[in-house]
Amino acid sequence: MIVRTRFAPSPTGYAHLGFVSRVLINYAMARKHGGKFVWRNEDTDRERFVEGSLEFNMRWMREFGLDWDEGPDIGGSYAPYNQSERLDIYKNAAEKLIEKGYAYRCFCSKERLSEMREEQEKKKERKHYDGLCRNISASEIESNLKKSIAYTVRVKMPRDRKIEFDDIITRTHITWNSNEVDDYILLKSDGYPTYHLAAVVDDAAMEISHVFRGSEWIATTPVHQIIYEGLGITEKERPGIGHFTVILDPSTPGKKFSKRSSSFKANGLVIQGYLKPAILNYLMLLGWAPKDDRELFTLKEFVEAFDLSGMQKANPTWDQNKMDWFNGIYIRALSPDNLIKEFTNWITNYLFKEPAEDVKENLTSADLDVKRVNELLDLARVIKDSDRDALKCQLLLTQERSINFWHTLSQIEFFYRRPEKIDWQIKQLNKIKENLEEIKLDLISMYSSMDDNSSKWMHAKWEKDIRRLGDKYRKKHGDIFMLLRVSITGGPFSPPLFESSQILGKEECLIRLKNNK
RNA sequence: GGCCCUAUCGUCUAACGGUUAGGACACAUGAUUCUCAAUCAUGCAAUCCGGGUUCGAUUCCCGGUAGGGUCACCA
Repeated sequence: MIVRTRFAPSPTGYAHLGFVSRVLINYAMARKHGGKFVWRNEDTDRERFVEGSLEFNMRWMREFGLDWDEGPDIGGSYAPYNQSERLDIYKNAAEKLIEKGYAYRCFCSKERLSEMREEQEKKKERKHYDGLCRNISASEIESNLKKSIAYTVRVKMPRDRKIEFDDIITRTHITWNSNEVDDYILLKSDGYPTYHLAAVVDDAAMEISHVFRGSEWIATTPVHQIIYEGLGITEKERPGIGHFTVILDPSTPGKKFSKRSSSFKANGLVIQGYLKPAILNYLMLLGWAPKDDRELFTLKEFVEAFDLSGMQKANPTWDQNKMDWFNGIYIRALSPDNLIKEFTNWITNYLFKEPAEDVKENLTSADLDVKRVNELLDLARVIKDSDRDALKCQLLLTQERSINFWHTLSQIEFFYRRPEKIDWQIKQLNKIKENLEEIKLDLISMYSSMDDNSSKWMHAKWEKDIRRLGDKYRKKHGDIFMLLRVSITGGPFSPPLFESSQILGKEECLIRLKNNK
């Protein structure tokens, strides 16, 4: 069997990470078996169409390295891949279903339908179509058509039948009593198909072998089975069907991410400076598990290791800690050249090219207000055109202490901006509070005596001099380092001081030591 | 509410009926260290509840509970 999987989103919104993870599985399944991965554009809802969403979604899947073999943008032998261009196909299928008694025309008005639902609601009955048009006579249909009364086509769910299918993701056998399944609309009165008709027809026409889709489709799978049957597609010819779990938002336990959750948008974490392979890696393990304890996978390795039996059945909760951990691993694994490449690429291609709204929403947080975010964005602008060699040294110093590049940015800020408004009351300086100024003078004279060319400084000598100062004041050596740190970097946390001083240079270090009294 | 699905440390998960229930993140402690990290070591921590089946149940069955999905001329 040739494996053909598909991803079939509607252009009604922007891709989020759940979307990425679903594409990932479809992609892996096709690639693993040397098959084809198809992108089908389900643009049958004209009212909800969101301009630009298809382009955004496609662009971001490619950003993540998830490419497809056939699709609306690149064509393929099963074209067209926009459902709006396949209307005749669906109409013919609907006719065929009517002929064979698997569907019928429904002339009920929207008003009648909503009244009926209200009534059912009142009586606390199950909400469903009452089947009024199921058995209207041929002559009545004829006259309705003549009067051009608008109609929809509904599936004629059989009575008293057991309908079943095997879910290849959750590995469960699911059965329904057909009496409990509604006569869903297949063709809308505007001539456009609903998902149920269009997806079934296209999956068959495009020879899709495996359908992986969201769990929201489980309930309508019996409808799809009946459509297959009506279209004369045998069980053997139908694709395997599996349903995904949904990723839950830890801030609202048990609930999925809302569309408004900006960091969940496909570009969100990238804007924050997470590496795409790290995001993918975390996504892989959120919903799928390997046979062993392995956790690190490149996309290629994932494809190789992928196996349907590792798919999870319960909804996973997003864990930002683990995401951060993965990203740290990937940042630390970067070679010096790749580190600077990734970092500058982040600034130029994401920080300043993604929609300003997305950038703002993703970077502001509880402890970063808009003003502060703008300061850092200004810094990024400066760094973009600054000296590459210096930047490389700075990044190497922060590499093993960075969660993401946005974090890196604030860590290297002191290289570009003299600290202002230093808080000398912090607890890290408690033990040398009284001698602060004296020690600072000694540090100034120490730095003054060092070579004008900071690349000639010797680490051992520098460190020995500082320790000597500690002895002189009978303070812990670490306290002297801390004072130097606060003076030069503006805060109690920083990259290693010797290297930082070297990058800043003698003159700048002295200015900082003399300032900030 | 009807129908359907799911249920192992706080989180992600492993354990073809037999394990001291394993790993990872997080957390805690220690080592290292000029801070923060990184790294290494150690520790804390779970089979939703109740019945069966079985010599033996995390695993199979039934019931309960909890969570999720769905009940549109949306996908």
